[in-house]
Amino acid sequence: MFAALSDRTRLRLLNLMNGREVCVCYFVGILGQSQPKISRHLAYLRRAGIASARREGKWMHYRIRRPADAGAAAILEATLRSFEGDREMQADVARLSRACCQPQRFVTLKRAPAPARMEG
Amino acid sequence: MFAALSDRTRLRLLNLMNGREVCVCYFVGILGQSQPKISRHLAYLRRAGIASARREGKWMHYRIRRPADAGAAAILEATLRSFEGDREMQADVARLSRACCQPQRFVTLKRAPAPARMEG
DNA sequence: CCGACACATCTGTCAAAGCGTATATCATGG
DNA sequence: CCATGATATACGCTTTGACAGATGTGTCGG
Repeated sequence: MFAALSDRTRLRLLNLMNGREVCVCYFVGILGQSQPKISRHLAYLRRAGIASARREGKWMHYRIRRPADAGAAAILEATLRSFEGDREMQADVARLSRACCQPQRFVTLKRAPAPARMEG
Repeated sequence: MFAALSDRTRLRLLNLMNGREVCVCYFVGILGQSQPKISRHLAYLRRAGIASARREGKWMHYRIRRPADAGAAAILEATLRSFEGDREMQADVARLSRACCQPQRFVTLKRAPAPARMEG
């Protein structure tokens, strides 16, 4: 679990997924990194049990998956809370919010699905 | 920081240091691992800013050092709390408590200093 | 001073993980 | 079906970190 959290790119992905379900194409556009790199890190998070994926047509939506172990869940939540004091993390979320309303400015995709809010 | 926490041996060391200041010789005796290995992991924790060392004669005492960043401190505390549900971690602490009263049973050293309680 | 002891660091080896590039899979529209 | 778009995986390379074993550093007692 700590190994999964010990990479900046994966932390940024988790930050974007915090409270939302996000399409892979947004990750690529917002982090400005290659698609295989994003995909590999998402697969890492999935293998670690921290994220889960849902297919919707040709799009994959990722969300955070609370660990079964209570201790691990507490650590993950403390980690997510720590992002509140991180400028880059806040900027990422801001870009996601803007992309949600004006996707063409950030995403080259034709019609990417918008991120959806989730409960806790 | 997460890299520092992503190793079982280092987590066990942090667990033993939780609320105490501990001499290196106890780490070696209780974890049953080689002295260079213990020393390397302690140096790693020190470089990561999670632990600090104090020399007392020929003995080195290690303790947990709260990170300056509030978010990092919260993650570390959640991590330490998660050890309460871990059998091996509890067994380590139990061995430390016993070694504290009967050092000769676990430590080959002549007269190792006892671990000292610390405030928060 | 000089061993002996406690601890730290260096050496080489190996496995794990990061990256970019290329390619495979999967779903959709025509 | 077939081309295309969206995502996943494979490959080769490089870096990092874990380990064992050997050696260096610092302190104490005689």
